[in-house]
Order: sequence, then structure tokens, then C-alpha cells
Amino acid sequence: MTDSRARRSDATRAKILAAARERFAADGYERATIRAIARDAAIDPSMVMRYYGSKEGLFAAASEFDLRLPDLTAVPRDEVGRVLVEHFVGRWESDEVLTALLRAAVTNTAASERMQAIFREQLGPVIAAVAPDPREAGARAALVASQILGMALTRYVLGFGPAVEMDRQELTRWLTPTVQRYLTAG
Amino acid sequence: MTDSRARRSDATRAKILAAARERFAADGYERATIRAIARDAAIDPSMVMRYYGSKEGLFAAASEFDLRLPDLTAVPRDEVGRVLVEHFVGRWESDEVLTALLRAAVTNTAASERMQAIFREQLGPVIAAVAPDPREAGARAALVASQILGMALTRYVLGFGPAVEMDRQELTRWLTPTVQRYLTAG
DNA sequence: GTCTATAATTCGATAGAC
DNA sequence: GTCTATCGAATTATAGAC
Repeated sequence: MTDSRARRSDATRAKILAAARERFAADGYERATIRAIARDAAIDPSMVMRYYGSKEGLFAAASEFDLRLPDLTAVPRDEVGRVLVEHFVGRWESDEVLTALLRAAVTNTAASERMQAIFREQLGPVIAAVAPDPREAGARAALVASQILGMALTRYVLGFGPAVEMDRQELTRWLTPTVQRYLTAG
Repeated sequence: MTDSRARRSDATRAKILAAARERFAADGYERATIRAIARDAAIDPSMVMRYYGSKEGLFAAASEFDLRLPDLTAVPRDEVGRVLVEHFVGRWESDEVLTALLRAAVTNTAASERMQAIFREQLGPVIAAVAPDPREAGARAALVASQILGMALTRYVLGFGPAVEMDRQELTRWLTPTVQRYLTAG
């Protein structure tokens, strides 16, 4: 499995996925065409179909994502908001998959469900561990998602002037009390 | 200008705009086709082109919008957050243009600029009138937009379970302190 | 594994009859 | 004002040569 053919195939697959993430992040699901992705990856469009079967299959492969959330039970209770906000801002700016997922989720059902699954399955349990009542974890996760996704929408997708010009520290300072309250307020 | 031909023309235009708003709100800019809009309006697709010139022209006409924001200077300072949140939630649920604009703005530059213009030109001055420092009005408007648009995204566009199940009162109760702080905190 | 060629759709937009 | 017919372009996806 480590001969030259397998390695070449893996490299091609990786190049396709990298180009796909960029295009889906920049253009959304419909406008990101297989042809453009193949052009960016410097390979033939038919190879994309060969490896991933369809445009939907390609998106599914390109949008796998792990939030890598920290364990909030190891954080002082009055610091969980700041820790979570800083983690999300850093995660958003270091990986374009989240932007691709957000842009695609608005018009593509599969992408929307994946986004929902990420917040429910990855953020939900982390919140359940620190929320006053674990039964409210879903609602609290939705509130956190509304502010985090709203920030990402205005800053990274729509590019609203003042939202883009804000530096990370100022942004974190504003969002921290909001998320802290959504996590722990009674 | 009130003869039968002019009236029929106006009625046709109105039907087209209503169908366009529905389709743009449900499908976004790319997936909402002129053919589908014309089918919904029970007219010929070529009439859409005749009246609005192009798909972009149709979207521009269908997405004109007035937030109808209240005058916050007439509201007690510690109530501006609640008033603004209640107004936005009501506005969002009574007019699908905002949803159409949000869905289209993610992949269409013109829609994104229009959304930005709405928040800058309509929300900006209202905030400048109540913010501690009017020079911060842009940043505060962006923060309010991030929470309002994020709520709309999770609740009306993505349809996250817990965000949809929350009733208006509960939603308002959670968002009010956030917006109040973005408006008036020092 | 990689490519050419093309099928099969679908779209926005136009021309022109009535 | 309304319609039929169609153009030209773009897309996903497939078939098959090399």
C-alpha cells in the first residue's frame, strides 16, 4: 500500500480535497463547480468523479470536521465563555472547512444537516457538562451556535466592514459575556 | 394610468414579485430559477425578463426592504435591547424578504451588499442615537447584526431543532441582554 | 490512472409571431 | 401584453480509448 501508485493516488485525492474546501468556502455549494475544483487541483474533472462519485460525495468528504472542543469541566466556571469564544474564533480562522460548511448549509440540505450534527454532537455534550440543567443543553447549544455562526456570517462570509475590522481581542471581549451567559445563566 | 391594461400589468408584476420573494427565500439566489418563479406566478417566464430585465434586476426589485425600526431615543435606556429584539423577531416572522436576502447574500454579492446597506443605513443611525459614543455605532451595529442574523440563520434558514422549538417569548428573553449590552455597554 | 469526447439537462436570455 | 421557439452557455455525469 506504500508503492508509488498508491502514494500518487493519495496525493491526488488530497489535492482534490484541498481545492474543494477552498472553492466550497469561497463560492458555496452551487457555484463551486467540479470543473473549477479540478482546475485548481491541476487534474482532470473526471478524476473527481472517479474518486468521489458525485458532487455530493465530494462535498461530504471535503466537509468532515472536528471542532476539537476543549473539556470545559477542567475550566473555572466563570471562564468557560471566554475559553469557548477564543477556541471558536481560532478554529474558524485556522480551518476553512467551517466557512465552506456555513456557505453551503444555506442552500444545501446535506450541508445543513452536517452543520447541525456538528453543533449537536460535539458542542451539545460539552455544554451539558457545564450547564445548570443538562436537559437544557440543546437550547443552550442553539443559542451559542446563533452567536458563533452569526459572528462568522458577518465577519467571514458577508464581510461587513466593522465586523471585519475588529481584531480578535476586541471581538472576543464583546462575545465572551454573551456566550458565558448562554452557557451558565440560570 | 388606471385603465384595464395598466392594472393588469401591475397585478402581474405584483404576482411575479411575490413568487420571487418566496422562491429566493426558500432556495437562495442560484437555485431560485426564473422558470420556477414564473410557474408559481402562473405566467410565462419571458414576462419576468420583460418586466425586470434580468434575474439580478428581479432580485433587486424583490428584495427592497424597510426595517421600519422604532425611534430608540423615545425608549427608556434600559429597555432598548428588548424593544429592538422584539421588533426584529416580529419583522423577521412577518416578512420573508429578510430570509430571502439572508439566503441570497451568502452566495450573491449584490444581495450581500444590500444586506450590509440595510444594517448600516437603517440600523446604524438608530444605534448612533443611543450609543455612548456615536463613533462606535458601526461596530455596535455589526455586533447586533451578528446576533440577530445568527438567530435568523439557525432558526429560519438552517432550522436547528432547539432554535426552532423555542417560542418567541423565550427567544426574546435570551437575546435581550445580549443586544442591550451591544447597544449601551461602555 | 488519466484523459477525450460527449451525453443529457438545465439555465438565462433573445427573437419574433400574434 | 403574452406567448412559442430557440439560442448559447454551463453544468453533472458517463463511456471508453490509451
